Amino acid sequence: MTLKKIAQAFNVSVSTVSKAINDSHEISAELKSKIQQYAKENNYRPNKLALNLRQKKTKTIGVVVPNILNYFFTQVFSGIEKVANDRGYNLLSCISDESYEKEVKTLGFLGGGTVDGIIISMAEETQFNNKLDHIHNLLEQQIPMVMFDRVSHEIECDKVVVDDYEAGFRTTKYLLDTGCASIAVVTAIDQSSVGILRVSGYKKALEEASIPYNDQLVVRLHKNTDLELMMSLLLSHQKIDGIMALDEITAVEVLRIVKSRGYKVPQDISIIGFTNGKLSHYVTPSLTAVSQHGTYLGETAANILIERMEENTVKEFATQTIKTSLVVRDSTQKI
Amino acid sequence: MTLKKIAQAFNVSVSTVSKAINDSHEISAELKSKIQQYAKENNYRPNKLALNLRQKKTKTIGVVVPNILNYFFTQVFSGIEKVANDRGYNLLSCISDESYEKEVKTLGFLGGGTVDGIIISMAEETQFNNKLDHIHNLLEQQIPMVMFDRVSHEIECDKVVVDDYEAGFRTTKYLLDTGCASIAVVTAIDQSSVGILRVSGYKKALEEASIPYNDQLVVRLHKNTDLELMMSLLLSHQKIDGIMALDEITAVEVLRIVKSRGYKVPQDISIIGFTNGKLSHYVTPSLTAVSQHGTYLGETAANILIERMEENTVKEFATQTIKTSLVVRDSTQKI
DNA sequence: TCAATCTACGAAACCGTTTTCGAAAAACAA
DNA sequence: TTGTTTTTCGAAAACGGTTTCGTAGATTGA
Repeated sequence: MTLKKIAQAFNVSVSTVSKAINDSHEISAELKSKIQQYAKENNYRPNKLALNLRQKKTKTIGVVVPNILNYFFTQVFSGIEKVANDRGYNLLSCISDESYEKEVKTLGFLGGGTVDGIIISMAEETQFNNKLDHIHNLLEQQIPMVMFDRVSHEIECDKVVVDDYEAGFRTTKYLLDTGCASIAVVTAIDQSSVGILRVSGYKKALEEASIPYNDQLVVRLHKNTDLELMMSLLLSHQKIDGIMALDEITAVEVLRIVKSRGYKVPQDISIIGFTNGKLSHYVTPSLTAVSQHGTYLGETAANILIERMEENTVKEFATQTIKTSLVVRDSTQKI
Repeated sequence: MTLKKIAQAFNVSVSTVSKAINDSHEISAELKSKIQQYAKENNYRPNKLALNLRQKKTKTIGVVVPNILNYFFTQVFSGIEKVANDRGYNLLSCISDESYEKEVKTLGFLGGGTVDGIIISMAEETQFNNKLDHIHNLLEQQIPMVMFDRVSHEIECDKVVVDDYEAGFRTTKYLLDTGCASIAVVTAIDQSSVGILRVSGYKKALEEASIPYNDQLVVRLHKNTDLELMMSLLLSHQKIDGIMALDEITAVEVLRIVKSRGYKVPQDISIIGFTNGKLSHYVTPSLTAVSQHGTYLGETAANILIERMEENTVKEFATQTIKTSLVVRDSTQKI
């Protein structure tokens, strides 16, 4: 069913049909209702591609996340979806899988009019290698973009970030306040901006407490590294009474390993994880965790992007910081 | 940057530029290289909308899932994404949020040329009310579709389902085999096809074991029902030694409540959940769970859809069933 | 009655691309 | 030289809509 087909059926012009269907006053009531009825009966739907091409917009937002099985990103995605939906936009979602190559491919696809705007969190590989050409290319096409969480200050666009430095600082401080003296960090994201910031906050807190920083206490996990082994080394060589894990899965794994080695949590060792997801809630003991308010972050990012897309005046790029909060549960001692 | 702009710059026609960029032999090597270089320098990207309109395909698959925060659907999504990506397709993803209205809206958007094919799992509300007009409308537009998990036999299309009846049967049987005699079911999805099938399997297993079915043992959760209260009623009025929970969150909640009321798991009560996600793995005691192999299911669905989209011959619609498997952990007694 | 205004429709441009076909110019063959 | 083939490019149609503008005929006003 196209306008042309309908036009032929009534022996009128395409423009007449278009106007009739759009309820234009230029068409007589009689003809209009006949055409409208015919269109409904044959369940005519205007072709979106043609429309988009004509109006030069798609009402679609491209979302690029590194990993959908990570609860934080799922939450962000959910927040974006909510706002986008409310404001009449649709989502074209892509997963970069933490791979630079896939991110390049994805952004290439999103360019060229496919979407009206983009929300992206960089792949860890991209951040580590700091290759940003593909992102710059996109921006040259004048397409509105907002980066979140894993951002780069070399890119000029709107950003929404979590206050990771502050979070790292406060988390460490909280552990100190509960009586911990020797705090380790376990990170699976030491090549991404957020991981680095959190460790910086950790160092700052130690410094303020006049505790010398010991790099041996920072366990860095990469693909295929054996967490069990690393923890074994850590625990047998160092006296540890607090652990900050930089993502939820790692936190839960650390908890499992620590428990299996006979330590009591939190009596012997306190544990705090990042990302306040279902796992932290249901694990035993339940995990004290840093909430990044993923859903709210996603909503914020979507709102900023849509404002940017719909406004005509040029506003300066801004970076909004989402405050984290510590959800205290049973894996840390009472103050 | 459009072909027209480039054409003006070189004072040639649009068609010449198009051919030059596509490396056609019709254009002289000299002019070709000049145009190609110019295009690269100004980082020209062909407009996707125009291309799609012209070729009448978008290389995009629409995915509609009821709920992205559910691990099973996340897994399926991940599987779809993998295959789609490998085979050169992109994903336009929509969340129906278990709402009929939103599903209608979403499908309306996906029709009309936006995507080449659709993968969908129905919202619970849609299944319950059995309103299928919006789906029939879509199919009338000749757009290939595959339904998964929450399907309707009234719709003629390819389907990928989990063997829920069998799973319900075998799960119950397993509990019986481990010595359970009074098995309850807790379901938050009793209005969806999969929930109903699982309960049917449960009944069948009881029947085979000559245990009379007792409807009081089936706890049905809806929005805003207080699980804590329901469990309290169940446990105080009935002697229960086994519980089958039809989704992961419910299983974990049930575990928590049962534990908090002083029962030992699995000594006093065994628990089996559906969906083998991270939660089941990390919870204490770890949960025996039915794996629906979500990722594989997603891959299968994507492959079927792409075959359907790319083939010209008309094949009959088929329903593929994914076998479940029971992942035995610590919330059930040893056989 | 004549001009001005309305009504109701059609022609054509446009969005950005591909592709078919036609044709001028150049190269080649006899 | 003349006919034939290549090479190289442009015109135009097509995809499916929207929208501006033009206009024939009907209606209105004085």
